[in-house]
Amino acid sequence: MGTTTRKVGATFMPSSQCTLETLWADAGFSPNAAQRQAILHADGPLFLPAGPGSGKTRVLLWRTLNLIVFHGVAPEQIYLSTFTEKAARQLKDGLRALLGQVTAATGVPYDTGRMYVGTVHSLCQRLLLDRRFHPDRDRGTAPALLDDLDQYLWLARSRAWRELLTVGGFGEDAHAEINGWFEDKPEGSASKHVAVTNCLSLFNRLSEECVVPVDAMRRTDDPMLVRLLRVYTAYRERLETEGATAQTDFSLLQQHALRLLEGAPNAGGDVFRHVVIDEYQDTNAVQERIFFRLAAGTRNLCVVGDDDQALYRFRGATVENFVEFAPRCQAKWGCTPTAIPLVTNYRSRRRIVDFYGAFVDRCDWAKTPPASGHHRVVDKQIEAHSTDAGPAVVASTPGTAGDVCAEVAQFVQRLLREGKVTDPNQVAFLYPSLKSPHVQRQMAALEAVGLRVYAPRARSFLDGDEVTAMLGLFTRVLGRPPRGDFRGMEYAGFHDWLDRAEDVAERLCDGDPALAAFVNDRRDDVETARDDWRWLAAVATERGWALDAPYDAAMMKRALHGAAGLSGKAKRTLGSAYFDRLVRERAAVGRPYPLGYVLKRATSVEWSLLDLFWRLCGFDHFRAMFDAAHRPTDPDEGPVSTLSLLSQYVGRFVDRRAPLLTGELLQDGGAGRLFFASYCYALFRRGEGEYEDAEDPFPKGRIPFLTVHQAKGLEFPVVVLGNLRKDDKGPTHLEKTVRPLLDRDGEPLTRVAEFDIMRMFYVALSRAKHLLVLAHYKGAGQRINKPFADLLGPGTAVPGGAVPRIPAFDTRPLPAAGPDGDALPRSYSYTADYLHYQRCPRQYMIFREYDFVPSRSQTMLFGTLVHRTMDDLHQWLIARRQTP
DNA sequence: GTCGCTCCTGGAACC
DNA sequence: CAGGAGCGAC
Repeated sequence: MGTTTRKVGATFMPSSQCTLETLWADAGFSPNAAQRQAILHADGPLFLPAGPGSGKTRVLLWRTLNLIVFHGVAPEQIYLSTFTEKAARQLKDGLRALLGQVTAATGVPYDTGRMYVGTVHSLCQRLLLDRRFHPDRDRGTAPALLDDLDQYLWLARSRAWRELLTVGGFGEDAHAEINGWFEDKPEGSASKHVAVTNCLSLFNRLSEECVVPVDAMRRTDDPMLVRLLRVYTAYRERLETEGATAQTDFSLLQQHALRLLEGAPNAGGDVFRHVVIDEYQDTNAVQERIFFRLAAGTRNLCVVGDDDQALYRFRGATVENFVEFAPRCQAKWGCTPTAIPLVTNYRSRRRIVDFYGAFVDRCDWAKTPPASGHHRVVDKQIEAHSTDAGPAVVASTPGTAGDVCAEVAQFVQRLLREGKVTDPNQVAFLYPSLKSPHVQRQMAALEAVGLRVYAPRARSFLDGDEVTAMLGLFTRVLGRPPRGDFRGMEYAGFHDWLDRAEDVAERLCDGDPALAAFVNDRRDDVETARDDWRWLAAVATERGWALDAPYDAAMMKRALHGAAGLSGKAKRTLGSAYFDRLVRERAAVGRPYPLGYVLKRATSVEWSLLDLFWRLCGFDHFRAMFDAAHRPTDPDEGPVSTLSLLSQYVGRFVDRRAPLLTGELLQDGGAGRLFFASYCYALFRRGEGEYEDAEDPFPKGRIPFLTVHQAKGLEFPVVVLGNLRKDDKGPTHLEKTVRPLLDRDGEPLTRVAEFDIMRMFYVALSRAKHLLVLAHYKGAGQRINKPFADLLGPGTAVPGGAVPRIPAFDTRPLPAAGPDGDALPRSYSYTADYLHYQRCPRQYMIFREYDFVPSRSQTMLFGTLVHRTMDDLHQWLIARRQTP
């Protein structure tokens, strides 16, 4: 028995019995030798090349736990960065759960809330605010962060854009000139949208590469590039200085953090005792500098990654950061990192591992002489943990597009029928790009055999039925912007979409009188607010009161209150005792409300667009979607997932652009213009469909279609690689442009595209757990990449024998996929989850399961409205369930 | 071997 | 909208 005991709850537990070994046993984890070594390694740089399915997340989890619990490292002394929010959340939840167990056993509490676990970007934001890096431990200030849509809108604003172009010496034909340069043509597209997009891709790349514009100008003799560098400089200055607070974009955010670290004397010291970076193959130049800086004091820099899965060159990632990690440590610190390859694949059946191993060997990774070595970490031979050597890779019969799609669709249907997968969402279709025509054809083929698909990115997000219906109803309330006749094709296409949305909404209202009445009422609200503003503004004008002058209740209230035509609602707001008190309080502290604010307040509609969204969800058309998601047999979560995505878009608009629908904003259809002509049009042009950070992005009842990039870090029981072709077009224009501006050499430009294609397919192939299906197109105009042709062709040595074709494939030995996917259990926080659940189980379910954005303004300002809606829905679903 | 027909590609994401 | 490659027909 142990010598010390602590009281924990009602039990007594000897703390000496809490060791890594006992914790592993409790968690059902038995690490292999390499994993154990990586977990236990404490000090000095550590290099962990980790193949697919190697359990690296577990290793990171346990390594961190080991440092905290057994090496006395405080949670806030650990910097742990991952690639996505989802991965970060997994790590955080996992750590919280495990440390909770330790606390239960030993009574020692751990505060994981202060740990630096997150994406590089989120951690950069935290660094900027961290008192430890500021003199006198002040709280720093971080510039406001523009997300990529904001960044686009910011740059595309007419005046700003024109002024920036002037800096580069561009005139009337600026767009054609700029686009021509990007597209390597004498005359490019005249579209402003294209020009803005092109410039942003250049600017962001320059930022990621830490390019200093004046240095770059010296290195190039391309006059266009010099001019664009000037625009870039002006862009950065303007971001920092325009407006009340400094702003920044994703790429520049990292430079802010780096600058802070390089200026803070203690940053390279002991603020962080351990710096751990996951997905290191996808880090870029700024990030590398940040990480080496953070770890400079202790040299406890641990990098984990897989060079074969490097996917993000286009955004400045350099896989050499990882492959050349040892020489860089040598150069910077004069020491060599400990290297521990994690090569056992616990994910995939043996023949899948063999197949992608053979695939990656179809490329010559040796450096061009006289250089020696490889563009790849070569001493990691991936081994399958699975001993199941049954056939696990299957290809379609080589054939025309139609034949292949039909064969694959029937095969998927067969897998479902035979119970090899329990839900369609266990079969993922992966493509290099979802814009390929193969995608539409394959979706049609699946639908033809009665299967449903989920692919929000395949076409413009706005085209989805659920989205069209919802936003169509929005047009009825807000009014739609008029179809202008001066813009190009895309603008016309957008208005065609608006037409469709209006039609759909009209039909819905015709079929549902309650909905029609509700929509009309909201429209009345809008009109009332608009008119109220007009009456009040007229009073102000008449009396000569400026809108930015302080509100003087004694002088102004009576006149405003008496404005002709003013609605009762506005009168009540102006006259309320509560409002009077607010006004007095603000005046008392010397910050009186301006008159304009008071008018806005008095004329605001009582709901936000998000509230509108939620209320509309309560009507039959949308309720049916919630119902479909929860019916016991053949559930379909597709529409609900799309609605959830839409709630996030609407939420973002409300947050950033229109928290309140004020009477002022509603003048002349202004709100409709802002929401549709500005926000939705930007989504439309950009073909947006991001924000898929949902906890479970793959709705039940649907077959997911993903890009390989989206599939990074995920695994599926069955993976269909829907296209074995990706053309090598050589390095992109941007690649060729940026390369001479950099200090490093990097992979040879002639081979960059080839390497990237190999890596992209490698990621795709290694996502499969039980079965990998390859769509083999053949025929006029059809092609598959050489490495695939080699492996699928006759007489080629894939270990285990030739790849079978679908008609000859025996599914009997194929293991059945279990009902759930993710291994790491999620832990729930008491406040966010339990209390929420107690308040309303139904609401909780929707917010938590589908990541809907709750309506904050509503819950804050107007109490129970949303809750009531959700409650109605809940009651209705219960009633529905009871009547079969 | 080579002509003409056919069909595909022309990315992606960090909050 | 253009360039490229596989394929079948010759």
